Amino acid sequence: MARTRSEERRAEILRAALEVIAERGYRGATLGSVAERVGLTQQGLLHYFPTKEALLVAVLEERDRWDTSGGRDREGWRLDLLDSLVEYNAMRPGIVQTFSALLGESVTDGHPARAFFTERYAQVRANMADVLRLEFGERLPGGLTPERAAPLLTAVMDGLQYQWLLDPSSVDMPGAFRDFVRLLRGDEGTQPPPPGPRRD
Amino acid sequence: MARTRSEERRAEILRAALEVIAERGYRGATLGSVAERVGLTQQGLLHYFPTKEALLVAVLEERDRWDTSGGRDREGWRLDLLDSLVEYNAMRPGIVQTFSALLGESVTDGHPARAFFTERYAQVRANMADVLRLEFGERLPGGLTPERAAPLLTAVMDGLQYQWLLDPSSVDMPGAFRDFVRLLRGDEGTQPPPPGPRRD
DNA sequence: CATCACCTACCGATCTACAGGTAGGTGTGC
DNA sequence: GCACACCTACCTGTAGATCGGTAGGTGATG
Repeated sequence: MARTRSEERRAEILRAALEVIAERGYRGATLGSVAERVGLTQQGLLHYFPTKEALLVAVLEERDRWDTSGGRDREGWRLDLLDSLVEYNAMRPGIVQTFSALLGESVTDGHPARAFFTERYAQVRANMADVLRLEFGERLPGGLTPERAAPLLTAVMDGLQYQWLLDPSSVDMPGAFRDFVRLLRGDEGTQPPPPGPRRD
Repeated sequence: MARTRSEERRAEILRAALEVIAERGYRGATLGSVAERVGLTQQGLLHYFPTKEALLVAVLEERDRWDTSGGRDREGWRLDLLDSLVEYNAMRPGIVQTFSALLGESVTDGHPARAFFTERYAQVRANMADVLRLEFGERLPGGLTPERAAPLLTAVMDGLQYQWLLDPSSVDMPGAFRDFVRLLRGDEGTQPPPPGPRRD
């Protein structure tokens, strides 16, 4: 039972860390403020995670575990799952904000999350290429291949997140994402796009 | 002459600040390290910019001045200018890194650059819509309007920058950007895309 | 032309505030 | 009685900012 309690604590701490990082980034986050949020002292926190960096790594690993298991069954995503992922994200600004802040920081020198993101993006691009191939085959509009389109798909998701975080009221993230998918689909049509699920 | 010297100093400081922010972000940057780079003490630096935040604001304002004058003549950009902007950026990782780092930080609470970016993106989207309308008229592939496509264009530029900064060798930023433009153009063709300028 | 008032461009010392991390406990449950 | 889950006390480093100078220049005035 104590062990369970301990694991609970760790989970609480990770959740709190996620929040604090969302609010202030990794560099701006302090162990003290994370600890406070779960009713510990800073040193009590260090009992669970020996350094600040270890805490960050744990947060990243959890994220990895999450979206390796969550939507990505066995053999990758499908496009409509991506779609619902974006909608899911749109309801969880906290998580989006955490990872957008971390991504931004990670491009600076010697940032502890840099390797994580570098590897992650290589993998995400590969996944995206698979998704696209599954959905559209080898040839996409503009003469693109799945491999050429994958970085674009990835970029759109990230870029939209920043715009949305900065000003949620002026960017309809899921809608915009569907717009992009429509481009990929190559609907040449001029018909007004079908109303997506809950577009308001 | 003394006045000129002073303005030179300020310019030097801004350049140094840009570098340091690229390397460590705003929160990670210290006045001391900026000062050192121009042969001043931290206190000497504060003579020119009274607070750290004032220094950041000056950096942002300079950027604003730069890209309000640089490529955006009279009545906005054209698409091929955007294209060369992306190529220009690809040769200046420092600047890209500075603003990518700042964008990431800016989504955190109370960040001093937040208002700047929020306003800036609204403006950028409007500009992009103009560019698209000028180039493609009212109807784009997928039934999109210029206003609907503008956030996507913006998102692609930013998103690609992050991928490129994390791993320049595996992302051809200008090439990928041209790929996206090809999507917008709606080339339904399967012909291999024309070799863009210096794609290797 | 000399002097006095004032400004600019800094630097040294120092203050305050945290931040991350260590060492060595104490209490509680098994 | 010992392992685990914490805490108190403390150290060290660093960051931004203030204070009070100093050295050099400029400009007006007697």
